[in-house]
Amino acid sequence: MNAATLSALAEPNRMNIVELLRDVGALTLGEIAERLSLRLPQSSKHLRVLSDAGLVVVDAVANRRIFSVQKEQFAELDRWVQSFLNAKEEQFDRLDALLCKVQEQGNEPM
Amino acid sequence: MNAATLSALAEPNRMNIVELLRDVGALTLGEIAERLSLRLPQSSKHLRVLSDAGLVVVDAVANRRIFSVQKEQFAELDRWVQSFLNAKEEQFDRLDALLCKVQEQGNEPM
DNA sequence: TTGGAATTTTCCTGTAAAGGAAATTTCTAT
DNA sequence: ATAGAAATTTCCTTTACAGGAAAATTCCAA
Repeated sequence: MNAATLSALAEPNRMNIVELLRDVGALTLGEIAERLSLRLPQSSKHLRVLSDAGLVVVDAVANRRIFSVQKEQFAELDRWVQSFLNAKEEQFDRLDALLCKVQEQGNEPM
Repeated sequence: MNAATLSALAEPNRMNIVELLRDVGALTLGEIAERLSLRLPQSSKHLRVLSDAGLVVVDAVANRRIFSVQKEQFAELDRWVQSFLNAKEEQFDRLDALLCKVQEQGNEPM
């Protein structure tokens, strides 16, 4: 997984943007800015970051830019996140090893 | 989903740390620093961020701090990411609406 | 071709955060 | 009690980036 994808999503306004697009489908920049009470320049910059990260796609129709979520990028992110769920046993499997080592060293004086 | 979780993972070194813990199980701070060629203070700070975000758990054994991945937080992240996969149709479902609207307005002159 | 709407770019400023280095704390063993 | 390992804290510097404001594009309609 690349850091750009994660950091794009880590910014609160951008998180709101992708959630909005997820919920209502596709929107123009102006609609996004209005619904989230953001200014246009900031919205434009945020959308640029999101599209650079491949998280949204743009469709240019005349003056307008229509944005929507790009599922494939979320699918890739999902694979990465899931790799942590399928990981080996839970914590402390290493704690045993440490405790064994301590015992081996011999620690009679308590 | 909270921004802290995402921004914790967005930093390259921290991403390496959680991947390391995912792959080998649990490690002490010193082991993490050594395996990733990081300095101890930086490693300590990064692990603090990760544990504040609930992505790793710490187990204090004497001098040592043993870290391991906290699956539940990744599970929660996974639920959020998946909500984008289950979202409505793909892009451009809104484009249709726009085109219809344009038609309604009547645009004979081409 | 002039006007206006939609979007982007530029420039500036403030702030959050990461890395380096040194000092400090915490715990163990002798 | 002291030395030494493991980890943390502090302070400093630098950099990345988000927001504000104004100017500049881009495109369509009359």
